[in-house]
This record gives sequence, structure tokens and C-alpha cells, in this order.
Amino acid sequence: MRYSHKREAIQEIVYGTNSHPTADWIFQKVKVKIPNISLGTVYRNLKQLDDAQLINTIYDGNIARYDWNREPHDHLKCKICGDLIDVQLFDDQIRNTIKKQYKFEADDVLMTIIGTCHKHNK
Amino acid sequence: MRYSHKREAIQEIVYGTNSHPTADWIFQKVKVKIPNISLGTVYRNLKQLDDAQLINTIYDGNIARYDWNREPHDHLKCKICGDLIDVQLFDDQIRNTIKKQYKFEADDVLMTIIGTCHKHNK
DNA sequence: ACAATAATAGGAATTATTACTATTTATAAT
DNA sequence: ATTATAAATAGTAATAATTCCTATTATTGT
Repeated sequence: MRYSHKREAIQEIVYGTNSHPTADWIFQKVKVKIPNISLGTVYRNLKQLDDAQLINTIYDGNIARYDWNREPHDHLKCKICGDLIDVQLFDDQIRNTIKKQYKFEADDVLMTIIGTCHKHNK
Repeated sequence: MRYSHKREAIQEIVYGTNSHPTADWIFQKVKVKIPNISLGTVYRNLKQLDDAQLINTIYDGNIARYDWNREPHDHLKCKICGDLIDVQLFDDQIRNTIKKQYKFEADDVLMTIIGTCHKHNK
């Protein structure tokens, strides 16, 4: 993977937020710095960064979001505001136990808890 | 929700498979029985069936799949053939414990294990 | 500096899904 | 049974997210 100014900018944006941004959000941000960038470039580079294990792609309903956090972790998803919050529900050892429980060569455990976050407490 | 012949047929198809079918797969199947049905009708009825808690919608990457199994359960997703296999990793009690672990009003726990299924053993 | 080729812009194409509207159909009231 | 109602539908247009295509541009090894 050859160096690219734009990929670097895209990576910086993903690394600079905890908001699990979408491709379009990243596009809007990077356009401020690099006005002539195209959305296709954002998608292509996000894919490359994912392939290179520099970021993670998470699927939230049917839209892709991007996460700099490559440590195994889980998400709380608020059904009211849509926020996705990182949590560590299981440690690696428990994750490994889960992986061995089925005759299935497991690579990754994805867990999302759906509910209502603290911002909406009455 | 008023009775509809088409909704009944759609529900029967979802209830008749363990393959977690997509809207389009269901559309192809139902078209054999009811040739003049439209894809919009399939989507609308799947949504209504979900709202009425008669089926579940699961998001697999960025496409929706439908599941007759409304019991809390988890999925093994094969990254080679794309199959989604139902498993019961946690019982209700453990699920409830997880829900209480964070200051988050949790409704549901979604878990998917990504890996390779037995069909691809060398 | 130059050649090779990866990266890009800009737009078209694709895929999944939702929205719109005139017509049809289920069903409740007469 | 007939009629009135509102839900359900077909067919199509619209939208949203994403991928694909091609001529041009930029990075990097020589």
C-alpha cells in the first residue's frame, strides 16, 4: 500500500473520534481539509485501512461505521439517539472459551446490546 | 392488522426455513405461489410481521435477514459461505446479568460469532 | 528525470430499501 | 347481500449506501 496524503487524512479523522463515524461523516470532515476529495476515495481508503487492520468496520443496522479501536470490545447501541458506546463485556479468556464451544473456527465475537442510554433518563 | 393472503404466504415462507432469508429470497419464493406479488409488498409485510413480533429482523453486514426464531439466541456467521447458524450461547439468566452490568436500559443482546463453518474443513 | 503503477475525481451503476398513488380487497355496518 | 371504510397492493419512482469505471494524477523505485 503506497503512501497517500488523503488516506492519511482519513485515518487521522477516524482516530480522532469515539463516535464510530459513517463514511459520509468522514467525507464531510475530510472535505474541510481537502476540498477536492471524493466520496469514492473515502470508501476505498476505509476499505484499505480495514484490510490493513488499521481500523475496524462495524455494521450498525444496515450502515457501515468505522472504529479506530481494534481491541476486542462490544457496543451498547442506544435505540433513541443511535449512539454506539464502547464497552468491555468479556475479557479475552471468556471470548476464547466461547470460540471453542462450537465446532466452528471462530475469528471474532461481535456483540451489541440494544437499549436506551443514560442521556434519556427521566 | 387486517388479514391478507399475501402476508400469510410470506409468513409461511419465513417459518418454513432455517436459512435466515433475505427479502429478495422470500420474494422469489412467494412469487411462485402468487405471481403478481410485488417486492414492496414483501418488504411492507416483513416489517409488519416484525412489528407484530411474529418474526425477527437481523442485520447481517448491511443486509436485512428475517428469522422465525423469536427466542433469544445468537448466530454463527460463516465468512466463506455466508451461512448464519442459530446457536444458544447464553441462557436468559446470563443475558439478564449482562443487561444489568451497565447503566444502560438494555432490551436485547445481539451476538454473532464470525468464522468458518464445518463445511469448509479440509 | 523517468517509467511503472497505485491512487484519485467524478460520475455512472448497483443494491437494498422506502415512498407514492391509483386501484383492489377485507371487513364491519347497514 | 350491499355498501362504506380504510387497509393492502402493484407498479413504479425515489432514496441511500456503496461499488464500479475510466481518464488523469501522484508516489516511488531506478
